[in-house]
Amino acid sequence: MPTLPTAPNADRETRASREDHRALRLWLRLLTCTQLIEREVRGRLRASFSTTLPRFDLMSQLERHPEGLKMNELSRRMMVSGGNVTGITDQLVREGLVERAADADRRAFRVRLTRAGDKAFAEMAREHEAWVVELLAGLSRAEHKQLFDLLAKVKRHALDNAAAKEPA
Amino acid sequence: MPTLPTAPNADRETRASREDHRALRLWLRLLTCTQLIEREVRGRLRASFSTTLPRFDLMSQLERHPEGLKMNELSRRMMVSGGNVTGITDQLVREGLVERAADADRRAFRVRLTRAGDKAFAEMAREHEAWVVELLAGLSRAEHKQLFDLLAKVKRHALDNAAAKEPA
DNA sequence: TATTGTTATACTCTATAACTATA
DNA sequence: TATAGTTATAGAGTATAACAATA
Repeated sequence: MPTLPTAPNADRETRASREDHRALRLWLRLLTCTQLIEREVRGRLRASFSTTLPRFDLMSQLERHPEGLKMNELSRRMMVSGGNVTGITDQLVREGLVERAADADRRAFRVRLTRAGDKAFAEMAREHEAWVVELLAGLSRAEHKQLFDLLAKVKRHALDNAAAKEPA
Repeated sequence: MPTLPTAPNADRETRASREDHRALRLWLRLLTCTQLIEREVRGRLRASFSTTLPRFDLMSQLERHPEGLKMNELSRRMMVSGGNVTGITDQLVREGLVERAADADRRAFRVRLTRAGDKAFAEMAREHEAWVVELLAGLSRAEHKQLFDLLAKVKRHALDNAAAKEPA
């Protein structure tokens, strides 16, 4: 079917289709970039510290909250289900890096880094940052900022979207 | 230790430390954005089509190559190990969406979409694109392009980095 | 009744290494 | 010998749902 007569909305459709593919390509690139970096970081965390990204993430959350976080707060911040947080926390407790401290609400407790955990995390975080700096070194300082700001918009939109889905 | 005398390189270190945190925050934001979108897409693929992202990804690769792809090509493009590709391909073959066609090299074959697979993928791809457009609608057209270009740099740098590690 | 957290279960994806068959 | 692909194994991560204890 070559050269069809141009229907009234053909132009709009063509444009829409192009928009679609642009968004799709953008998404695929975003995914690729993240996977490339994530894979590298995972591998190095395993090789250098025998740990994993979720474990690192959990400890990182605790490091920002020395007073401790409740399980459901961890779950929300890590965007993972409660059962998962229990499992990861159990591991870290067994290794003496994290502890469950009593809370006023006796159903709950506060998960905190132990002193050993704090020390271990500091080491990991230092190296981890160096890796990330290296992996993102393809961008200038100004480009870092641009990317950061653009992703802020993406994030806000995605969060609004998610919020709209649980109207409570 | 308050107000230490300023060592010669304190400034540089401070700057470096700030750079580090900037890169780290950028990485965390990149990860969050991807996870937010990925989670949404995974959920919808499961809910609407009872499929998964890797399965969708594999079919998407085949759709771009109607002549078929060899297993190791799929493995490379999907950035996963060979054993994985075998597993995912097996599933799709069982469901009649994909087929292994003979190749001149009798060790290998070409994996292709079946007619049913092609049809199923077209439907999924259409919806999938609509989701992605919606999820990325927080950005203007110009911002899309900016983000796309910035991510190109990130990707190139990450790939160079990866290539440098396997000197072969 | 609702909430906090745990347990149990199951499934997907993943990598690694050993293996078969062609080249 | 090297390559294409499979198989076997093991482990991480995830979600869901049922459950216990407390609010």
